[in-house]
Amino acid sequence: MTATTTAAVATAATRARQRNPRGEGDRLREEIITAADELLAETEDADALTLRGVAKRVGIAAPSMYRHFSALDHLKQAVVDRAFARFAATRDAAGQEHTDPRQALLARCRAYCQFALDNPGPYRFMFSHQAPRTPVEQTPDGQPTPGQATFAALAESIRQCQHAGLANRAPDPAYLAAQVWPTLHGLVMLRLNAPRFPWPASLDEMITYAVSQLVGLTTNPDEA
Amino acid sequence: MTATTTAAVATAATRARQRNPRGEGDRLREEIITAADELLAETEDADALTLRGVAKRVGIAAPSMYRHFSALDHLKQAVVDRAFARFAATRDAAGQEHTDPRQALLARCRAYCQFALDNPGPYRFMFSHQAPRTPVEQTPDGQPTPGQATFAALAESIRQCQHAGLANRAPDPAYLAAQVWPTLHGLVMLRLNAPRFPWPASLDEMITYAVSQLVGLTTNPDEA
DNA sequence: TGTACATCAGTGAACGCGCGTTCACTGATGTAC
DNA sequence: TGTACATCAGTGAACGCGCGTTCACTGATGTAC
Repeated sequence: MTATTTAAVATAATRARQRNPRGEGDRLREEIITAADELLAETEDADALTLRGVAKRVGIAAPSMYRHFSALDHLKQAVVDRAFARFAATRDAAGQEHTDPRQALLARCRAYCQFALDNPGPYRFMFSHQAPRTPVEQTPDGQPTPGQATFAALAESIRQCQHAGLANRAPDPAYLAAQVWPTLHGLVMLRLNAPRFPWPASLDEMITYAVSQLVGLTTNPDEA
Repeated sequence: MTATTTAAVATAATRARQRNPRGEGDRLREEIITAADELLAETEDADALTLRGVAKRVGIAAPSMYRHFSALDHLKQAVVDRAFARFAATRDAAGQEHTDPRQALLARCRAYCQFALDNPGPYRFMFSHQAPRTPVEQTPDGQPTPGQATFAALAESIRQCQHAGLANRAPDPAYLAAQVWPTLHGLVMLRLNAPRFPWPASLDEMITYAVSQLVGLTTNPDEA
């Protein structure tokens, strides 16, 4: 390969960039978040999310970041927020594919885990202590977070199972959701971080068992 | 304060050190692991485990590390191994305090979570993908790991509940242990990483519920 | 229609910092003769 | 009993690297007169 054209030098990592037209400088902000997201997805390591690393991937000088993010943490928060929106949409879509409340609940849970397996970098970062704020946590100003909505959706999915007489009524839906969520988190984190552990069954099988037991689903809906 | 004695200059972070006697250079190896352990406990951040940082805390020059650890990962592995030994001892001790198999199982599980809450830095690091090898994983050479022994101890604790007719017999103990462990991991990791989430109950209460449901304990042993 | 000017979207060079790693060394101490 | 020597337990200075952050700047473009 001969490098006759200088424009062709740009690689995927450092694209040739054209400055945005006047008044549309905010486009760069979106490009930066996208680049950070990709970096996190590829490296699976939140430590790779550096100001200079992201700038290089976008194809801008490092100081150009400061026009859009006054601190690295603000960029990280934006990355978490965007990833969480994708995550929530995936789960909601999966739940809505089923009319049977049990199937809907299990589909939600499977979608939760599948997202984590498919996006280990973003998932790990979202729920790590390195994230500026985990999406489910209360903000200092008391604003509702996107995570609270999806947590409520999980609780609602459980409530519908109870309402249809397909699950135990004993603990209330919010309590059960607070049990199911950590179980899914644990199952998926250990699959990601200890892949060489001799797991006795497939992840899907273990999700079905755990959720069924925790919520007290009446019969195994896999047979349906 | 007047600095009349130079020896008094040494702080907790950078102690005055006397070189080890001839033939006992290996003592430094233990000091290094201890310092790394303390650093991890205090900062709660595996990124603080740097060669220079540990050397500074021990009170030695950075290159002195190389006599004992040819790479930073070897030090990290030693830290994980030592922390895991403490962790396993804590759980075994907790389980042996009870004769009732249900109480013994629940005590083990509570001890698991309590260790994590008390040692967030080491716990997070042990089960993170940053650890050179998670203690429960198979080694490439097929050697048994300390984690396999404690996993087996959890399975045995469950088996005794089944044997005494206090738990469902259906899934075998190893399968149930592989369900209980990730649930505990998830419960405790989210408590650590999302402390501002509005948890509906105490951790102990949620452990009892989750383990009881997953293993199918016959009655609530908290009443005993 | 022409031109001066303000605004906008970025840049290039430089700063000090901590990092892992290398190299040649120092100085105490046990041991062989 | 004295001394030369080998070994051991470290050290000090230096390397190049990537990091976040700062500063004064450049050059294109819309707008007011």
